Amino acid sequence: MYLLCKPNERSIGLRGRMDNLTEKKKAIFESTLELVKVNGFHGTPMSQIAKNAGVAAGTIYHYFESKDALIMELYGYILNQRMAALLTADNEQMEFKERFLNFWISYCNFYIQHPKALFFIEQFVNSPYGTRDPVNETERFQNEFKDFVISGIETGILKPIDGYLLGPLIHGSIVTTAKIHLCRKIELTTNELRQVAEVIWDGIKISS
Amino acid sequence: MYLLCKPNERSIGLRGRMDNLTEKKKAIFESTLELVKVNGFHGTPMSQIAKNAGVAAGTIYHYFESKDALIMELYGYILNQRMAALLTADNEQMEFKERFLNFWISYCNFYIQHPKALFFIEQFVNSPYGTRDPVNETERFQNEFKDFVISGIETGILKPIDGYLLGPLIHGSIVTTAKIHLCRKIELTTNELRQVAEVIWDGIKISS
Amino acid sequence: MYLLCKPNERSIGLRGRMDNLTEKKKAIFESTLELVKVNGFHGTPMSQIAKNAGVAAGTIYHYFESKDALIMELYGYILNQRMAALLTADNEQMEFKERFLNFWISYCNFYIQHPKALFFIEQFVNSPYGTRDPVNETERFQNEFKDFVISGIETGILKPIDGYLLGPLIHGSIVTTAKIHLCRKIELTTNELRQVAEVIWDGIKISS
Amino acid sequence: MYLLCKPNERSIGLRGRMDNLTEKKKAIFESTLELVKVNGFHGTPMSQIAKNAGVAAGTIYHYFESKDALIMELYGYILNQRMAALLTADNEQMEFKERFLNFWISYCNFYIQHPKALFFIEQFVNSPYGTRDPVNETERFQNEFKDFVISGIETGILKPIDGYLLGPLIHGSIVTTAKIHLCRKIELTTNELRQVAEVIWDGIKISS
DNA sequence: AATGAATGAGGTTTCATTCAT
DNA sequence: CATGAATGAAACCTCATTCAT
Repeated sequence: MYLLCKPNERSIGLRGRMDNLTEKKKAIFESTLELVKVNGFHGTPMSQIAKNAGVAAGTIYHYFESKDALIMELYGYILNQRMAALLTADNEQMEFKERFLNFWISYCNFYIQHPKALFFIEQFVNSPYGTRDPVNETERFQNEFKDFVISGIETGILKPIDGYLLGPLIHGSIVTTAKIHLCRKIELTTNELRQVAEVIWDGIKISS
Repeated sequence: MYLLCKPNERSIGLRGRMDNLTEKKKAIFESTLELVKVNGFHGTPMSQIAKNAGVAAGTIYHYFESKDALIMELYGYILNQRMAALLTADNEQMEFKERFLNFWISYCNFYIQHPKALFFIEQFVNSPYGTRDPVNETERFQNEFKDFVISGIETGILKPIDGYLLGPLIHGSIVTTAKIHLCRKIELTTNELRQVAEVIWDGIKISS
Repeated sequence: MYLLCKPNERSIGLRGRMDNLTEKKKAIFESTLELVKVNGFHGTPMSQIAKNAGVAAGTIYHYFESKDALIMELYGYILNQRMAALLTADNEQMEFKERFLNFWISYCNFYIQHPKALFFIEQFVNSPYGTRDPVNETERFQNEFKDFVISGIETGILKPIDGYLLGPLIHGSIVTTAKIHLCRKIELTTNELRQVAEVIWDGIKISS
Repeated sequence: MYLLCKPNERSIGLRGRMDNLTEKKKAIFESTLELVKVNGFHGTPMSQIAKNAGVAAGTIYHYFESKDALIMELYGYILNQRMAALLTADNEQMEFKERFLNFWISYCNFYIQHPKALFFIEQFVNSPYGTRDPVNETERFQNEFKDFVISGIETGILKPIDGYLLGPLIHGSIVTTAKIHLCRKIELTTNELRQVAEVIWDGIKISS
């Protein structure tokens, strides 16, 4: 069993695989990501995205129908990257608790290593764009995570909490922790991340 | 001891007291809040704010220097409202765990009862505005919350986690839960809110 | 009986009376009319219309929703002017043939005296805008003209031709004649206009 | 005597013979014709013309110097087609009136059978392109038609009207009638077309 | 204090045209 | 010959802000 669904099984809703991205499309994505982190969606004109990507303004419109479409596709692009990172880190052989902690830490590390992705996602889901997301961010997480959690509940390891609640709660803890690491001076070591993960674990596991 | 600081003690950084708000200023605030929830900052022009508030476009500029200033002041206005709600709910006489649960639930209820405030805050802190916030949102929470948490750690009730981490984690859990209630079909009763709060509690308390 | 309908009876479809036009709206209309004659719809950017009208580019958008809306309203504005001119010239007391000739000549004179209006109308009806005209130009003419023509047919003065055909045919002759006067060196005197009108008359009357 | 000039005698001004048109050039012409009818000159980008013609955007520029050149050449192409149709229909052996009626009806039928050509021509002559037409449309008609009309006047059959006026008037009646057939519900039979032509004839002939 | 017409900088987007392949 | 990605000037339009009333 995969902790996360395999891409070809449930990747419905992820627009565009990242494999066959042209160099130019990727440059536009990265340029946007960079600028949005600093200036936000509104503060980032297409002209600046173009210049920063090293292409002409009009070129963007060969690859994306509009600024909105660019933002939406970029969101899918980032989710794909995130899923790839998590699939790599996951290990079905691990014992449940260890697998959970490993998952939590990998997830958090992805955001720590891709701060622009984190800030983009957070801006996205908390803006009107978020409501247009075909599969909502938190719901998506919950989908990915559901099977794993359900098996935990069924085997009596986890508290019987509604999956619609448990997924987002865990995701929230990951995002919050990554943000603290990125915004504050506290630099969290992998060991400290593990401690935070264990706090969450203590919260959701059934106390023996 | 106050769980939250008393307004007149630490309200530095909150621009504008809410007591002597003119009717018109309040109307502008509420109009903005309403529109930003649906359309976001960018999608909400001043003209629309004005119309929705029943005033002329120019009038807004008697009360606020600019659109940015309006947004920033509105942020302070909302934080004041939130603080007032929490001060009312808090009860110094309660036993520690109960006081924590009560606090968590009250906080969550504030967001549930003021969805526009929740979405405004979340948009605000995840946008470039957020970085201009003199006292950052999560930090603010942590400030408000610090004394209470510290006493919990000192008396051996809570795990010795860095307050810079614990505050945001708890706040994150509250926000996430409120969002789920507001966005999803699951309607959480006070009882269910309590269960979520207890999950958090189980995470942060020292297991006996 | 009016040769043309009285404005308040059948003016449905005429968007906006011209009476209460602000000075600025009128300036925008006249500016557009002037520029469209020389450069066509496509060759006339809003910026030029604005400059030529002595207003800022944005000002146009207080009065018109879009460039298309401006063109459509301008069309209505011109039709109103034309109708006013024809109502003034018409005289119910005249004998049928004389009234027809008088009408034909007045109509032609309107175009000769308002060449910008003529070229605007001709461009309009022969462009995709034309199909959006709620009441088509030729149909409109036919409506205006119908009662008069019908009475001519009923009293045995005119050939029994379908009104859908007769109206446009006459209108076409008027437009063509006005264009020749405006584009070519032949300057047609009122007397010569009358001769052309009589050719048309000879065509449609029942030969005794 | 030809009613219309023979192509090789007076076809000066018609850019591009239609005989040796490559398949590709013809495809571009037809594609343009089709799109301009629906969207107008402005609403028809080169990219769309290319796609609709089944060629690449750049390919058009092997055949035409610019969009303007394409439009201008297409105009000549259509006029050639029209002339060919009229030459086929004309019959020098006919008696004058019959020949006129035959001509009028053939002309009208060409437009009815080639609605895209009609709308293109009408758009063309009523746009800034029209003024660039080396031989103006109405003037061209008058040239084609002149000899025939002059002989009619000289033999006392037609009223002595200036040819600059008579030609356009007749052409206007043809265009108007064809448009009514195409745009309105009245479907005119050949017989009815003949009736309209006779109205025109009654107008221009000398009444006995 | 209140208005809202007017401004114009600057945003998004289109599209005729070019050119390396 | 043919392609179509790339260009960038210029179009349309928005909207924060001002100011005469």
